[in-house]
Amino acid sequence: MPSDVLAELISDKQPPDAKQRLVVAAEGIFAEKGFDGASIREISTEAGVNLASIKYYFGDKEGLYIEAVKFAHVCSSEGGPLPEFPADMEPIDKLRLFIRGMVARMHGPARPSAMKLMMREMAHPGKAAHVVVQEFIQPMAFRLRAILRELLPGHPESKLLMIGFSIIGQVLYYRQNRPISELIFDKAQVDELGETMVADHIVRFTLAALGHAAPITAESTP
Amino acid sequence: MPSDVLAELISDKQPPDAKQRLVVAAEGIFAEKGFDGASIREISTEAGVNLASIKYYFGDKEGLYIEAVKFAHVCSSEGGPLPEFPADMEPIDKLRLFIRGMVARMHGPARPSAMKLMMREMAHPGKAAHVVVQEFIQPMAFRLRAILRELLPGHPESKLLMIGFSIIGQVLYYRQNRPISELIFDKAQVDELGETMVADHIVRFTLAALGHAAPITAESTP
DNA sequence: CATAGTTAATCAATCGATTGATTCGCAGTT
DNA sequence: AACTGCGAATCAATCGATTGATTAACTATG
Repeated sequence: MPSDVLAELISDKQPPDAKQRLVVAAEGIFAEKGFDGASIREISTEAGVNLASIKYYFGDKEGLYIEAVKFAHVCSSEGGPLPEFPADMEPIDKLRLFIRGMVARMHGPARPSAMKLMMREMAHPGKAAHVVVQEFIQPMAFRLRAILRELLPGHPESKLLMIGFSIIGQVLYYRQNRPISELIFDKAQVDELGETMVADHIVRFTLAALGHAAPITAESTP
Repeated sequence: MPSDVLAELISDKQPPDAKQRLVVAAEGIFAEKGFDGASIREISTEAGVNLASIKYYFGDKEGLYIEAVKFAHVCSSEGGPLPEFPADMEPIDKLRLFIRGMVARMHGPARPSAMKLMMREMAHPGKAAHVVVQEFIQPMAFRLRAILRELLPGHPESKLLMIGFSIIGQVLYYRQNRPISELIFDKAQVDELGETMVADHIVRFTLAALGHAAPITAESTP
């Protein structure tokens, strides 16, 4: 249902209504330049809409920004919510699927700028941070914690929390710090780390740390 | 010797020269609001210096920004460079010390805003990114890779790269995403994760993944 | 005097925000 | 069908404020 609406939003044929065109343009420009760096003039120009329309539809720049973040959230949630696991699935398999799904969602969204904007809001939380957290991050985090509780019964909550951070930290690194990594090492060397390779590595690394897979040793890799 | 200079810079007794006061003020404000969000008026006011001094000393806003980033680098490198390990030390111990040192450097700098500014530049690389990378990140990364090469002989470079990213990703998470974590979970619950607890966890998690420590299980923790 | 440093004042440009007028489509009335 | 009234939507134009940058006059030190 949202998919055709989104397809229409993302497509560049001009005349969906001006409000939606503004949101799409704002999402792209805010993602690229940040809230302060972007100007509502530039946004309205790219949207092919008069400047005053921003006040008309969103009140002010901040209102537009919040709508852009919400749109980014919807965009990056395309392909449905997190998959539901059958209750009888082994927790180890749930964790495996969870990590793979999270990596896929981070690296292959239909709209790259959507994830950019959300990452920007996470790095420097503003007035739209609660939207990203409540509707995007929080469900993931709680689900991960549930899996870890199931996988590691008897662990104190603080331990589960840190293990979860270790997993999310690995996943986020490739999204947040890839440009820096390319400055440190060879760009080619970093770029050859494909999505599946990264996902497989994180799964392996994590499961080994939790004692549910053989540790990573020299002989263990193809 | 940089320490007394720094102490003088950080102290709030007014009259070190105007140039240094500008750098200090700029570092703090840029760290808080970003390049676009900060105004040179606000900076010069906080420094107690005339607005035109910025042009006089740094040419323009960007010149001041770059100097502020360099200053942040010097600040966060206080306490000397990365410790040199004795050549005969076990690689496993080197890795342990490396992680501990990196966590300590991330979380307990003399000047919190210094690390903030560097993280900002890493998240959205600008014209000062190469300074942060070359003088701060790159040495760490190469040293970590050397340790991993020693610890895991025979591994392909791509594997070592990803293992390094898994380690750095964990360390960076607590620095980059703590405010978000506090939004997701209880703030108190997150805040009780002290620096040493985090460092110990990352060491344990990593060594277990690499097969050099017992995996994390329910019975294994105090 | 000469140089280095500092100051207040002001530049043009751009920012976000707002105005009042105008156009469009569609209901209801005659 | 023709006219009317109304709200939604869009437009050009401009508001005051703030931005980064720059000038010229001033002071102080050597």
